Amino acid sequence: MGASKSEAFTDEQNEISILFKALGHPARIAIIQFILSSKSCICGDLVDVLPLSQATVSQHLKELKSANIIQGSIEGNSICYCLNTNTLEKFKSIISDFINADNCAKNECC
Amino acid sequence: MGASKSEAFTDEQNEISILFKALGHPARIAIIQFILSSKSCICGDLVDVLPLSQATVSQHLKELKSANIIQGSIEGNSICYCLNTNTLEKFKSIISDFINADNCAKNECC
DNA sequence: TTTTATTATCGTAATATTGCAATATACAAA
DNA sequence: TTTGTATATTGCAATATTACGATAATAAAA
Repeated sequence: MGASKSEAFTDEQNEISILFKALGHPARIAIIQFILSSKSCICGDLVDVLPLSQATVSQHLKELKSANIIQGSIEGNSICYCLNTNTLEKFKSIISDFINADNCAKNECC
Repeated sequence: MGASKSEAFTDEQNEISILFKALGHPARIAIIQFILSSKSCICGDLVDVLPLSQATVSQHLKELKSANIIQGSIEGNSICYCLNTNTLEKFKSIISDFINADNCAKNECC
């Protein structure tokens, strides 16, 4: 054993966890921060800025892309990556649901 | 190689990614949802509800606890787990920062 | 104290993730 | 077409995560 038993959970639980997992690595947080802070958002810059090889950066970008957290469009012989606002809003809504449904205070159990 | 190069990133990047990573598993999302939906929040119920062994559930609870997403207090010979509202608010603030700083529209690059 | 009930930890096997060199691919310019 | 530049993919080694049975630890009840 060792594989995540994803088939034993609901689609919603899997989808939410995939979103969070995609941001569960410091390199991918650094990528998000760099995209936010830079005026352009071309991958070449990332390779210069991050302490990782070009192959590894490309792999992290792929993971962010497959979770729909970033999206890219071709620009000449480089790729422009930007954040996907819809996915960020989904994060916000998931967290808000958690906060709104929080029942700790009314149970006085912690 | 294969270890995450966490020493190569900032403390903030590591801290944020640890938070997200903790929610990056369907079982841990299921635990959060169950705590939110139940009137009490005792671990014993979780073992009955989740498709995982007691040992595995305990391990997931430990991870959520070490990320400060849940907190527990002893209640007889069981433990009462509740969400940590401060950490949830931290999530919300991180996501809000991402959304507020989003520069995609003004760059018109995607 | 002994028993019962509940959660935590240990040890181990299986799978997943991370990172990078090497290579492939794509496109623009000469 | 060839060359230069940039990103993606492949293959592999090292580390991390996941899961669970067995066992330990803790505390209430008998």
